Amino acid sequence: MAATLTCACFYNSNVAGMVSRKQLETMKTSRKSGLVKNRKFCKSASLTRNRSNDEKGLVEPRAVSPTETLCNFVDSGCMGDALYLFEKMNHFDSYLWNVMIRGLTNNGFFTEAIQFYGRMEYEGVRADNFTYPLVIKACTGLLSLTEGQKVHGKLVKIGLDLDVYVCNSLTVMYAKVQCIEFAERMFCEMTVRDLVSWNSMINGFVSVRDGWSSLVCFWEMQAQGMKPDRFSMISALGACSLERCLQSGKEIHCHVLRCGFQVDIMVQTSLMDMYSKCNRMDYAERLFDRMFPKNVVAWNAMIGGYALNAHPLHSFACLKKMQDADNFSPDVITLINVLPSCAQLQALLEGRSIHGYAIRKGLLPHSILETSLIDMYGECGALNLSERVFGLINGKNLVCWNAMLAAYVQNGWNSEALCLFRVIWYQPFTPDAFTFSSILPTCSELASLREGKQIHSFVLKSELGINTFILNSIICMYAKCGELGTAREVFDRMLYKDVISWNTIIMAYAIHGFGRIAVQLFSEMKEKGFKPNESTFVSMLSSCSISGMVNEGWEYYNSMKRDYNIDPGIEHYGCMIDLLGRTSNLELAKRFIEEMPFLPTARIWGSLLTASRNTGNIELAELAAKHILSLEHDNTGCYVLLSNMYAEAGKWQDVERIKCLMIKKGLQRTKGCSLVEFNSKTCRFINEDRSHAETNMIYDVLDIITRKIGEDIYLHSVTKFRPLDLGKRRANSPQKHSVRLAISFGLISTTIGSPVLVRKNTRICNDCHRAAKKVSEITRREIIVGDSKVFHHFRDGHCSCGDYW
DNA sequence: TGGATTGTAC
Repeated sequence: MAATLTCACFYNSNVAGMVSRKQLETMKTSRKSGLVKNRKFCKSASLTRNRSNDEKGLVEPRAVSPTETLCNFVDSGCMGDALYLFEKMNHFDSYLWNVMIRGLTNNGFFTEAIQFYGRMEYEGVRADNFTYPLVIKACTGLLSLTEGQKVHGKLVKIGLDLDVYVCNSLTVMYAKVQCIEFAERMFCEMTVRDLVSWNSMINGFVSVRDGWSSLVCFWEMQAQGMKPDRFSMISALGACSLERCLQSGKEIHCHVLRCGFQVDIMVQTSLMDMYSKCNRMDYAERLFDRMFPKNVVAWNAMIGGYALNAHPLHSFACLKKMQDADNFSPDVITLINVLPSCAQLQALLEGRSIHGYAIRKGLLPHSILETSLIDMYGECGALNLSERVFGLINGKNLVCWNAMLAAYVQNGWNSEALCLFRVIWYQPFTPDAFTFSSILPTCSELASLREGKQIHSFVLKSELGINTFILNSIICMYAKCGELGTAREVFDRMLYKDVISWNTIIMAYAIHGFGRIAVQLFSEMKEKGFKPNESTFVSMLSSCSISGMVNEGWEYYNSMKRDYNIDPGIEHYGCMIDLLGRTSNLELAKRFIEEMPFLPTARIWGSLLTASRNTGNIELAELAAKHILSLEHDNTGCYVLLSNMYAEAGKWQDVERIKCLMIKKGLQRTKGCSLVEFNSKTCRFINEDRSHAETNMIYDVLDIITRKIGEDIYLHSVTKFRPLDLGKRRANSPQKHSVRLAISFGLISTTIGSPVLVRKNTRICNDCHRAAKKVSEITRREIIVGDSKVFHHFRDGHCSCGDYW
């Protein structure tokens, strides 16, 4: 038969638009290896079945027509056999061609289906109203707008573009290739709309992730007297899931019950999915428990739901139960759904086991699974594994690139992220909102305002120029790069602000120490009808803490529950401890920690440590440090801060002890560096740096500044420090700290009178903070230093942080 | 003669 098949195909290889021998072989191999989507199990065809009965002499052999046999082959997915038979038959009737195109399309051979249609036309068989919906379905499967439009053009020419089946197929095709405007036009211009037309449009909006339009369409359909069916319900529930709209979801659930669709397993799984996306796992569980029998989709929905709702252990338990109780093997979707749980638990071992399972079961390559693996490895800090998976992906799509980019950014691999972003830039697809939102924080981390501005200008020129999600990231980027004014400008010009926009701009003013403006913005936000959320109060409490507005801070803290029914979370407690630290009421701060309804985190103890340092309370600092190190044994910052406190108190033995501990644990102080932008380039300085081209001039300026302020530093320090000890013990002189070199360079490289902006990767030290205040006074220049925590605006000898940071 | 379009989990 193989020989005949080859001959048949070879014979046809001279015909334009036919299925070639090679393609046919691919079909057979694909079927074998399970590569083809929607593959049906290849049951024994009726020819064989009849022969067998005949041989046994049990049943009178029934004559089966070739047409019937062809249909049987197609229905069983045996496309090779179907094609062989087709070539043997007289195929002047469009019916047989339609059967073949249907078979090819339904078995995932979209290109071949379109080619078959081409051959049909070439051989002079007229494609009819049954052919076109199938051909359009093949174009949809290929996600090919070009092929789809070619067919559409032909339909207009032959006048079949009014057929309701054809129009429905075109609506679906346009929506699936993300051309929703074309889909809408198709739908609106239809003279007759049936239930499938409405369903296609409802689901079309879901395809482009526009849940609200889908729901509007769903209600409109009913207003026009069309009764929704299970397809309508499933799509509308998908829309609720997209918009996380529990209210509409519940309404549709009522509809489902009224219409008796609750027994439909697909409707049930759609309901479960909707409830889990709306964060109501309790409802999803109730439906799931009542479902019998359960299928893999239902199990997957639950596993994914638990992961989405941050219940990773439940997700694992559900996976185990699915295998034990129902004897289902995990499929690709199961793995995709459970991987975020591994990430949440930082369970690298489990993540790797899942990866191994996917390889063993032949589930890879699969672009979505590979993307999920990149995410998981990235969140577990195993970037080398993320890179390995990424490197092996064939035909990387934008989502894969975004996942790798996010993995770099999450792990602080900022330079790598920026390099990858530049590669994405030259790919044949356009970066999307996720790409920009991932890369923008990197610009602020690297103090690369130039890069950030370039991205901003690209966004403005593109259709993303009004995208709230990206503009929020841009506001944050400008604020963290020190350009608070530009951040405000972007905020003011935004067409669609959301609560995150307000939280971001309030936080921007907070980190720059402009608490009063943050308060004004908070009132404005409420006046404009935005409801403050948990994050708003993190911004407000941070703002009060940084700007030293203690009473206001208490007022906001108390109003959270009283006026907005928001329970303070651990973040809010952290801000309050910072605030209490300002009042030097350390006992109260300590009691606050003891009485809060959460287990204190290292961040909480860190706030107490900072407060202890500012009041010189070594005993309390030691207690806080002990707690921090029990939670994060490698917290370098904690060691450094404690060591500095010992040094300031002249406890040199303790300084040595901390130093030894750090060596023993293999920890190193973060190397401090300061950055200044000059001529769109970032100049980097380390302590005692002499690498800059203008180094002589920088040191000349530094000498003048040091002479002018030098005595003041030690006059101030004399009671606290012991200059003799300092001279002996401090290896690097604070006078040559990176931040001062950067300030000196900033002073000579910028226009007289303009502010000098310096970014620093670690907290500014007390000496440099005092020096910067003096420099701002004697040079009459504003000096802005953004350190790892806040922005210090030094003006006329004062700092915006009120000397507490 | 017959046949076609819409659907759950990523």
